[in-house]
Amino acid sequence: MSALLREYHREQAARAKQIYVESMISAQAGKDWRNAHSVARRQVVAALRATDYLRDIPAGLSESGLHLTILRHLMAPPISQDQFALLCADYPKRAEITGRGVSVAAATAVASAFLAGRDRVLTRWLDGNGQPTSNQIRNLLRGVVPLLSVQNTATVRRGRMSVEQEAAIVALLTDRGWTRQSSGLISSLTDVKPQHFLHKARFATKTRPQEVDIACGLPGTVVLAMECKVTNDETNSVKRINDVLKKAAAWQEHWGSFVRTAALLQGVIAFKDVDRLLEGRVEVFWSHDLTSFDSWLVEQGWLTK
DNA sequence: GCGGGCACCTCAAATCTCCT
DNA sequence: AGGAGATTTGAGGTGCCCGC
Repeated sequence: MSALLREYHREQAARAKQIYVESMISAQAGKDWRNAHSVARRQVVAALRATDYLRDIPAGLSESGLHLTILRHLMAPPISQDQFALLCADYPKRAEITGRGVSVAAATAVASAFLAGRDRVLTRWLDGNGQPTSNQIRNLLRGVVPLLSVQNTATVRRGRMSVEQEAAIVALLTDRGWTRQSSGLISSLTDVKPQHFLHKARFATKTRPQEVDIACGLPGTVVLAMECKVTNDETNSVKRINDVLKKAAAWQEHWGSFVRTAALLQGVIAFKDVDRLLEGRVEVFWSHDLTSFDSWLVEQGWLTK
């Protein structure tokens, strides 16, 4: 491993971190957070309306499974989908995801689990038979809206970052005249045609196939297996890099030198982890400098012949 | 005794599989 | 065919163990 290359990647790791840090306080970040609040607020209001202020939960749930999210966050303490399933065996997780209406039986089961574990301060009016006061509604909104917002912004951000990272690579390859193949199982290297690529395919190893983010057909039936990784703190970059090294080893063992492995990195990554990739003979590229990936492809013999 | 590295935990979404 | 549950994947969070 050349010292020069190491230093190049040390600089790129610093640059990637700088880009992330700047994004943390961007106008977009602030807007996402505010937007999450107004979405969450509407969601809570809709759930209160549909359930007659939680006094007829089955009625609300039969209308839409989306209200389940609000019920979970009104537990004391709030709990995840999988945790709620422990309390209520009939909890219809799928209905919460899709928004479909819930069957009467499931809705009744959810209602009794909710009533047993609800936050008694935020839902005090349920102790009697009346409707909530406007103060009680305001308190409930103040308590529960931020919880939903935190959860939602984190989820949206995770998904968005990895989707954008992979989309950028797909766009670059397409621009350069590569053809996208339909994704499935790669059980032979000839499955990946020269100057073709697959997005999210399963790639065989000696044991069970491992998912590869991008597989590119290089000259000489060589396949480039690229993993796309976003990580935003140094603690976890350890794990993401371990994931890559594990797959790289599995493919290496099965295909030998006919598989080259690469990692496309973005965000906050400890340099020591980048170094481990280099030591493991994994090609390292950066989302903020895709031109170096472009040049690398040319070096491998494309576009020149 | 303490700090970095790592194993293990949690969440949510996507995909797979099996059943009706 | 389509739906429900199971499994896989990818991300962040936490705590503790071992070496210095």
